[in-house]
Amino acid sequence: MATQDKPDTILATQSHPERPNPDRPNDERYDPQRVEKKWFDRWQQDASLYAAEPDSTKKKFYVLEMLPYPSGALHMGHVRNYAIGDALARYMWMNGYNVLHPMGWDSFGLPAENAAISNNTPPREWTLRNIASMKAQMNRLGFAYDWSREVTTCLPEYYRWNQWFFLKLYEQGLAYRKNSKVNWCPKCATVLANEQVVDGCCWRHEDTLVGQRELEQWFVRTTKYSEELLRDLDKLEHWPEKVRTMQRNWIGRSEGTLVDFKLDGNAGPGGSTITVFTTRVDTIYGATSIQLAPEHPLVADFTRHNQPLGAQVQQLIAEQRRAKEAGDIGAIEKHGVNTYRYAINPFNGEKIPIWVANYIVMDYGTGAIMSVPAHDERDYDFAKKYKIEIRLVILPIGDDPEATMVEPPLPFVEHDGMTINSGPFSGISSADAIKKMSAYAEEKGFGKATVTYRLKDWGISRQRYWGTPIPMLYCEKDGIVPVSEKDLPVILPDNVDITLTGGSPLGHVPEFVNATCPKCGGPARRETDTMDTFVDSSWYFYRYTDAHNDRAPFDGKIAQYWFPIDQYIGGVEHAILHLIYSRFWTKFMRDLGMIMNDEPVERLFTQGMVIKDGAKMSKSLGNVVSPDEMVARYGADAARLYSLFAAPPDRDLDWQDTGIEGIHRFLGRVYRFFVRNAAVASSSVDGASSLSPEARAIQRKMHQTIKRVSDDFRGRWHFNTCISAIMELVNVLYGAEYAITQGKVPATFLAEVQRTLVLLLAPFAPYLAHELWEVTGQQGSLLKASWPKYDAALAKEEEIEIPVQVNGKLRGRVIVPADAGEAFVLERALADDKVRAAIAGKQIVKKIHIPGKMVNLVVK
RNA sequence: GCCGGGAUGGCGAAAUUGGCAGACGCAGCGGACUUAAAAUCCGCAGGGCUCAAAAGGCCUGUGGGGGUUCGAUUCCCCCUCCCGGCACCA
Repeated sequence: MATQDKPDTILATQSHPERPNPDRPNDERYDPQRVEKKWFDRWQQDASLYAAEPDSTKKKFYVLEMLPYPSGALHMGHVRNYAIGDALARYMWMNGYNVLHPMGWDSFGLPAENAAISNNTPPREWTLRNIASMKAQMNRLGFAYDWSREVTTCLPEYYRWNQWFFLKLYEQGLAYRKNSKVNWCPKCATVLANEQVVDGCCWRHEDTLVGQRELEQWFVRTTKYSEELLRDLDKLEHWPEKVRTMQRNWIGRSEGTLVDFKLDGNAGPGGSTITVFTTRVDTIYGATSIQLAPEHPLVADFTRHNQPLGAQVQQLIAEQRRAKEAGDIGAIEKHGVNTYRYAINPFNGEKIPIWVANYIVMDYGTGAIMSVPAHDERDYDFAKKYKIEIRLVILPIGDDPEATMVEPPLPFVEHDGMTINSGPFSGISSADAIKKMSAYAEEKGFGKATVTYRLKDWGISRQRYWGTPIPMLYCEKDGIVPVSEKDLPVILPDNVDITLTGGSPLGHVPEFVNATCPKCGGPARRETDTMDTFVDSSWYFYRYTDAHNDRAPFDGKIAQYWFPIDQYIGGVEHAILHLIYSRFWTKFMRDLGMIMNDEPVERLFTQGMVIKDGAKMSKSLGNVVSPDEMVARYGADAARLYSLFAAPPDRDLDWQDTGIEGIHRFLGRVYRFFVRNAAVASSSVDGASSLSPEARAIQRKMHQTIKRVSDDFRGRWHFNTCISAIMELVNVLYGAEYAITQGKVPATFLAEVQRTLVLLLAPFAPYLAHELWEVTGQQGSLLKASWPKYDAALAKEEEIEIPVQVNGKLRGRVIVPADAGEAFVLERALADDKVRAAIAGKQIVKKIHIPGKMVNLVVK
């Protein structure tokens, strides 16, 4: 602990035998409901309180919390998330920034449909009702949102721009149709979302296995930006390393080589070559088989006239799918079937057998590999099982190349070996071989160096009702035709029976489906799928900057003023999907010329979960803490303050009911101090130019507290220690209360301390802070009050305590003037009784003095 | 398997650049006020040993083991466990 944090010696040594003073009543109870109701009413009446407008004379600050899904009620995770954002917004306001702090609703999605089915309530009604009640909860909690910019994604004023963007994507060739698999419940005869598939079965028919169906669906070409999405992660230095790593893994860049193996014998419709992707082309002379994914197109050629082989392949496919659904794809045993067909290794002309194996997946690389058992663990297991040749072509390089070029234990998978048995490429390093062999393949026309990504294009079609209609038409004559921009929005109809079976719910609404082709004027059929809700959240934060624009999603110039988002705050569960789609959308809008920035979010903060009794809050565990109940019992300030105090914001917070009681007590303590000393602070007896020692001690503590709270806001966001620091200041004030009643603390100074305390508390506990601001006779909103200034000279201690160690062990402490020189400190240290005892009879070999920190005497 | 984050009193945690480990709070204990309780206020408090008791003194302590240093919760090496993400990725 730093010396400046020591309780002041003057206050600590002062004893107060007469306390508590019976003259001072202690029943000025803090009633949060009364205080909060008063300010709630005032804030509700002033809609412009938190309104933001671009202002070129002020530095802007865009602080944003991830918008919630309107499930019906806030949970503690929301409260924590918004308490962090709100504290930051208020702090920035007080520091003179032009703050944008909006809120909205991610209000399309499946739960509304589920609720519609179980409660017989239309999704729209259910959703809007939830929004109303959650908005009321947010207001009760006192969050400072600019509601004039509220965005509700399920309303046409918003989703029409989803449709507009979709047309732009289509124009740019970034939206396209392709066959893709969907979950299909045979009993419902309808498509299921992934969330509706439980243990491989339908959520409503627990005994019915969900099947797969091929459907034509819309895709967005996110892969156009694979490289940029990866590269720009390096620019996001204010993002958590964890999130950047997760995105890097998700994008999954991998450098390798494509090599064509010619098929030996007759070619079918699947073609005459097998292209494999490998990161280890240096091992190609060790390839002893080709392995295809069961769904590889060539496999169909091989099985067309070979029923038994076809049946075996079907089994492999079924296995893969089951394993994937169980989420344990690595656990299935490697096996496969020999097709008794052969391919020719273009490097050495060798004929090697083609197998179909269950460990090859179609959606990575090319769905075909060259199998090199000597240098790949999986290939090794497979070759062992089926007695396929294992041929060593890489040797390890040891410290002494001559002596250590011995056969390694197999499989030898290191990347830093040297080639052998590799024709003209023998005797060079793996890295060198990869370069030379890729170049050779390219020169000869049977391969090339390439880069593959794990990131795939984004399938956005949902066969669901409650989402943005995809603005496309199918005309018998003109084929796929986009809806004209002037015909937007394509309105999502109400009163759709979503319990009907077979395909998308909108398909059962003739007045929706039947339309006119804008090209030929003939009849056309509307697309009945809706968009993934991640489309809604990919660009919503741009809409906040210009929320009522009815000619464009937003005005680029206005967005330019506010962007990038200075601080984005949300749960880590959105680290991948939402945050990649948002980054993609920003790059897409930039290339459309709508905005200038490459990245939407400058700083990202992912807060921890709120847990209780060691587990995530959930109804089934019965450990849910309701924000409403906490607000009713202790007030909004206490609920907010506790969620900031109990743990640093990036860590999980273990909710303890007794903890919030402690916060409630603290707020009461602050309140009582103000009420009790209101008369003193407002009296005008003083004008003393120098403060009494007691007042000086308070002043020091006050400035030390300003520094600690400000530093933690700017730097680490450890609000828990901000609040601890404020508590310490309050404790010091309580310790000084006797001195205050004795008139040793000038009234003007006491008033200054009180104002400072209110300002420090304002970002965390706005209700109480506003009440006390008024109690101390101040006017106006605290958002317009200036954050207190730290004065280093006033914070400085006059005397400090220096610990004295002997051989690194604490033996004594000496009190010296803060600016004492080394000679003086050492002299005092050596004069200390305990230190003298510890060094008696020994020889001092070294004296270490760290100014202001400590003394260490090394003795022998 | 790979990547990221953790492990500190009975509990949540603090120690910001290598410098007094446990600030602040909860729970606990003692006291004041009270007929009593609640509320409030003051104080004690890592563990162990010593001492009749208190004061004091001594030893020990940040998941485990090693290292660097006058000095390590902090830096380096090895290991264990917990949480999160990705994964037959070729």
